[in-house]
Parts: sequence; C-alpha cells; structure tokens
Amino acid sequence: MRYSRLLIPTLKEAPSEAQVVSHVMLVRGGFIRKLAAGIYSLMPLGMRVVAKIERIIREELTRSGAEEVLLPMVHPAELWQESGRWQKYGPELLRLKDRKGADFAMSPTAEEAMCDLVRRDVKSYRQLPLNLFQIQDKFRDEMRPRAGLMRGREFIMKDAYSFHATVEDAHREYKNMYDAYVRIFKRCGLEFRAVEADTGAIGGSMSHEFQVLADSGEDAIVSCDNCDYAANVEKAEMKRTAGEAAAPKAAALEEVHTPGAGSIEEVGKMMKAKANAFIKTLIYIADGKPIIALVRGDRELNELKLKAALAVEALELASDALVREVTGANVGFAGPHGRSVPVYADMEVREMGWAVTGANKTDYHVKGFNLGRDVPEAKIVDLRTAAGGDPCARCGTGHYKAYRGIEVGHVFFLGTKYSEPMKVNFLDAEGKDKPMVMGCYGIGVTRIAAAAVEQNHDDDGIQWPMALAPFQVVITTAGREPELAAAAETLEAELTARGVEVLYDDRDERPGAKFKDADLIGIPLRVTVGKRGLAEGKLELKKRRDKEPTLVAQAALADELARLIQEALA
RNA sequence: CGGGGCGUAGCGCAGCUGGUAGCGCGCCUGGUUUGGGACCAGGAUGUCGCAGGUUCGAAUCCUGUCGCCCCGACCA
Repeated sequence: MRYSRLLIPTLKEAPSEAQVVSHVMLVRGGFIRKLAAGIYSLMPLGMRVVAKIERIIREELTRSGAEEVLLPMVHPAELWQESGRWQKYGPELLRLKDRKGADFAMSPTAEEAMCDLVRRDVKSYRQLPLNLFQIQDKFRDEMRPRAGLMRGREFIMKDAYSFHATVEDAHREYKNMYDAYVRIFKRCGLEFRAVEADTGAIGGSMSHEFQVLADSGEDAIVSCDNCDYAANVEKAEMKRTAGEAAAPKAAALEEVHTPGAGSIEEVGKMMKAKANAFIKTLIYIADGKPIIALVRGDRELNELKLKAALAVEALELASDALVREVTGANVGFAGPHGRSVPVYADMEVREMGWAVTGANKTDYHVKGFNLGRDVPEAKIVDLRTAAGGDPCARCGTGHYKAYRGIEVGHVFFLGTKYSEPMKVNFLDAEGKDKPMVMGCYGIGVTRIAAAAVEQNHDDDGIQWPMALAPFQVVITTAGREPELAAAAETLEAELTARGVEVLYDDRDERPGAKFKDADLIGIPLRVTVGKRGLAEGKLELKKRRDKEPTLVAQAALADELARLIQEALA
C-alpha cells in the first residue's frame, strides 16, 4: 500500500482531552477520531487493527466449535421486559421509541435476543449443545466514558452464548471457552492473567475475567506467588482470623482541630499519624436505610463483602447530603460514635487500641478512639478488600501480589438465569421439558486495541505486537533519487508476493518526518532505502523495538522479513 | 449524579481591567532543501459553543443552557 493514498492523519500534538497513553497515541497516530463522548470512528489504520483482532477471535472460536451469527443492535423492549432487565439495567440501557411510540433498546449485551433466537428453533436435546457468537457494536450509556477506546459508550464486542442440556456439559464448554480465550489473548501478543471474578449485572454463579496487565488498568487484581489462584480484588478470598479486641489506650476521646482536612492523607500529615492508625468511616445507603461501615485507614472496603454481611439487594455510597444528615458535619469528618445508625466494623478495627477518626463535627477529628469502648454495639465482620502481601486463601502458604489490569474478556457460567424467565426449554431424552443451561462469553474487541497500546509503546509511539499491527513492514526512502524509489518498489512487490502487509511511504517528505510517523503508528519492521547502503546492494532493517538498524543484502531482505514475521506470529 | 476544569482556525494555545481577533503547528502557492518532525516568501481558514441580558459597543461583564475532559460514585 502506498502511504500517499491512505488517510493517516497523524498529529504532532494530541488533543488536550486525551490523557491516557493509549488514547493519546491512537488519536495522534490517526487510528481513531471522536464523534461524541465515548463514541469513536475507526480510521483506516484503526480499522486494520480491529480487523486483525476480529480475525484471531473468529479463527479460535470457530476452532472451538462456536458458530458466528449477527443479531440486531436494536432490540424490542418486550424482550428486556421478559427477562426483567428493562427495569433492572438502569440508565445505562439506551432506550428509544420508534415512530409508533413503541419502546426499543440499543443492545448493550444480547442474552435476551440470543435466548429468543434459540428458543424459537431449538426444541430437542439432540440439537444441543450450541455455541453462537457475534462480533458487533454494543452501546452502553456509561455514566463516565473515558480514555478513548478503553471505556467507550459504543464499542465492538464479541459476545458468545452457549446452550446445554446439562450443567456438566455447560461446565465443559466453559472450560473450552476459557482455553480459547487463552489462545486468543496469547495470539494478540498480550501479557494477561485469567482471574476469578464477580458476576455483576450479567449474573450467574461462576466467572473469570481476562485481565491485560497495565498500570493504567481500572481493575485491581491479586495473584498468589505460590499457587495459581488469581482474582479480581472484588472477589478475592482472604484467609482471616478475628484477633483479640484491644483495650483502650487512651482514657477518653479527644477532639483535634483539623481545619479543612477531610482526607486521611491530609489529617495524617497534620497529626503526624500513619494511615493505619485511622478508621475510615463510610456511610452507605443499604436498601434505602443508612448504615456505617468501618475499615482501617490504610485498607479498602469491599462492597461485595459489605453487601453480603448486610444481606441487602442495593448498596450505594451515601450522598453528601445524607452524610451531613447522619454526621451533622461536612463530608470528611464522619465518625461511628454516637450515631443512631447500625455500625459494621471490619474485624481489624476491633484490634485497634487507639485510633483517629472523624468527630462528626466539621473541621474536627478525634483521637484515642477504641471500638469496644466507643461503639460497643458495632457488628464485627470481614469487610476488607484483599491487597498485595495478604496470605493466599487458597494454598495457605503463598502471598498475594497486586496488579492493575484492563478487563478484555469475561466468561460466565449462567445456569438457567435467563433460560428460565425467557422459557428457553428443550425436551430431554425422556420427553421432559427443561430449561437449557447457559454460559456466556465476552471479549472487548476495541478495548483490546487500547490495552495492546498500553502494554506496547515508548515515548515515540506505539509498538504493535506483530499480530495486531496495521502493517507488518514499512518502507521509507531517504532521498529523492529515482533508484531509491525503484529499489523500494521492487521490495514492496517482493513482499506483497510473499503475503507480507507492507506500507510504502512514498510521500515527498524528509526522512525524519517519515521515521517519526513510522514510529508513531508502530509498524514492527522498518526498511530504509538509502544512497550509501544501496551503492553496496544493501538496505537497512530496523525493528521498532530495537535502537539500531542492521544492513541486509537487498536480495535477501524479502525472505528475511517474511521469516521475522513468521517467527513473531508463531 | 457530586467535586474540579475547559469551550477562540483542523490541532495546541494567547487575548478576557469592554473598542468586532492573534501566535505556533498543520493546510494551499512558489522557491531552496532532503538520514530523525527543514527554511524563505506569499496565501486561505473563525457565526470566539449556543441563547438571552447589560452597554453607543461584548470573545471579554451578567444569567441561562449545551458540549467536552479529569477525580469520585457506577459498571459485561
């Protein structure tokens, strides 16, 4: 392909709205352009990357026995009402009306539509199992889209749904998909971890996330340094034993003036106290009623654990107004003592003889706090989120290491969560009507592109893994002599004949500008045709990740490039 | 939805104690250049996000509104 004929509008400066590295580089490199918040167009280069990801997914899923379909993006409301998600999904489900006033939804996921498809045509155990997937745009009206392709509102997702006669068979398929996902992400050249995960709004009883490791990731994960246990911190089990309740180390609570300092960090600095001497007082609204939850200042509260401890459906951090109502103070100065609200304390809080917490009075904290003395009625529960350094709950000997991750895939065992309400039934061998057992499996296609950039870049630009690169080789000429162009065109033809994806930068630019663009858009292999080398029959080969080029004989270069590409894709 | 910030040329920004808009990059033309984002000369490009208001006069002041970004809450 000729560079001059492609739309590759690279930018020297990124739009100020782009902050995250993958966002900045994908915009600067001319891969994507924004149409609205969280809604992006794929430019030619971006489309090439996405097409490569999709191809890998198709190949591996087809190999695993799944079949591709394409469901509509616009779903009638009735389907969503049938599953109950028309109510439950909330404002993230984009709803629309047609000219007759009938309700529709833009598909954020397709359990309902797929269930409908299957229940119409699949009636017998003889037709099972079945695994159908699609690669399609999804729309989720996220509260806060961010970071370009990382969290868009419209994005491309591969979603697969499997249907089974028995739980055992669904488990077998779950494993089958898990293995396919491992192959897919390996082929994409990503460094990732499969971790145990919460099932969230999709539901079901078993679930793994595939997390691309990157410091900019939104998810926190832990994995054991001894066994193979790894989990999202939301889900991570902890080996905890309740310690002794500590006796108070101070005679009484003492108020401390902490003007304007609401965060543990600020108050800690002011009082010269470490975060682990603090008690974090969090006010939640649980099924409509306020409650107070406590964890040590240096810990994170795990909302799933709190939800389980409270046995409630809905749990939400209280609004600032409610915090003021409960505490009588501004946000940042809440304490658990003297409130008429149930208090749930993490077991670690009980072991603190002397602690700092909010005074329930704006600009004041208290020191000398002791849970047993000051809030004797508090219920002691496990509320802490697992973190690096904690002992592993699974093997008992190892310890957790903490990572950040970008969730690029998620597999769920659904059971009959959708098939029962949607009446996706079949007749078994005895002629009995039963709901099918289901699994569902998602991959964020466009998110993979962003995750790959997060993991593969330097200051000059992207360093695409070979499998995802929009082109495998870029040829640049350093000079305007006709023999340079002739040599470049010969090489382009040789490479094309070998099936290599080659971009020939034929623009009338100075070499420096071409090198900068080649680095920015991240082509893995670069050939430079220069006067000096060409005089000796040699061309310059530089790998995007290497600092220095090597000289290769002109006649041998096409084979050498083809070999390098094969090696990188193996 | 809470907190913070920003909307001026395609991109990055200045102008904001009121007097109808400017810089750099990019773009177009001509010339000189050609191994890490060249130089010179000339040129095009704006309903200053939108709507009201104050004023002789508004990018600038006031009110409202829309959009966008960041942090939080939320989230396959």
